[in-house]
Amino acid sequence: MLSQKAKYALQALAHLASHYKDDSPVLIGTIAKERNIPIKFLEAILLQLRHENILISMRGPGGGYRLADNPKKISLAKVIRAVDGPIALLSCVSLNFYERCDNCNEKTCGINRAMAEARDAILKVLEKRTLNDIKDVNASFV
Amino acid sequence: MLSQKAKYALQALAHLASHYKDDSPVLIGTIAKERNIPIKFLEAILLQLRHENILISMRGPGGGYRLADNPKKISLAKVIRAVDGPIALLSCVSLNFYERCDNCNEKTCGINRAMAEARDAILKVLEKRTLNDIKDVNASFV
DNA sequence: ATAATTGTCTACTAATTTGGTAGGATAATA
DNA sequence: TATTATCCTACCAAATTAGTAGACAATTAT
Repeated sequence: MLSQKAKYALQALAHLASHYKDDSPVLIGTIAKERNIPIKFLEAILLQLRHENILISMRGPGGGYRLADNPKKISLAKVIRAVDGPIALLSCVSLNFYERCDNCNEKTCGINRAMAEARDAILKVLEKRTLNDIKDVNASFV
Repeated sequence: MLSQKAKYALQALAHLASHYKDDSPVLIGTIAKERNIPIKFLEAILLQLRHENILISMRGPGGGYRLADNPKKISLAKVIRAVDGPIALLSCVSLNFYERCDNCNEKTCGINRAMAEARDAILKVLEKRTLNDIKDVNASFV
């Protein structure tokens, strides 16, 4: 399941995606207010998204956040990874957070095969779906 | 990611699946020793799997645990659900642990659609793959 | 009967993660 | 230089996860 943090991140990004055409950045406070997200928590989340190059920030008066790219180019997989980490069910099949098992021949391991297949299946969806697909979402999903 | 508990559960079940033909049940202690799982923790896990009708137990001398069904009939999805709960990324698309969002029209919600698609994709794999596919696994995967 | 064996169950505890807060530092603008 | 914002470090509380302890109940063998 997605963490609360990931849900907030997706909501904030949905908001920014729906304002992508506007030329002025959006304040943390504005997003927090409109989406009912604790402001200091959102602050930390947006900062993290900036470090992952999903967002661009500007400080001082007239500052705020904007998407680093076209909403159509930012996949849900990228967002989820940036906030929650691995999408795979086991580290030994994770593309971005790989860890090797002890005493395991991955070529012949049945768990490895099944979980790699599961990872491919879910990634095929989450890499195709982008912020553009969720930009009209208003609900605070569970 | 799967919890440690789910990994232990899969290891224990892999062990039982590989001994499915034997007519005598397997002791908790035997599984714990062979798979290097803390015995009291494994005890709780196997009990949970019994409550979910994945295992059958017998007490007293000569007792132990055995699979409730043919390994080919027990899907990884069933095991993971029994131990870790929902497989879906959001409650609002969970088949077995569904929860409705406030102020959301699921028919038109972009997040709902994307996450339902992701759930279908991963379930297609995890419901097809069974204990029979992992019965030869020995490694303590990560 | 009763002793030995083996799972059942309740109740803890420790460690980690999650969700969230406080407040000053730093940068940009006016 | 005052104001507006994000940046960053350091916390804190609650929940979850991982694991332990020990009495209890059922079954079998003697």
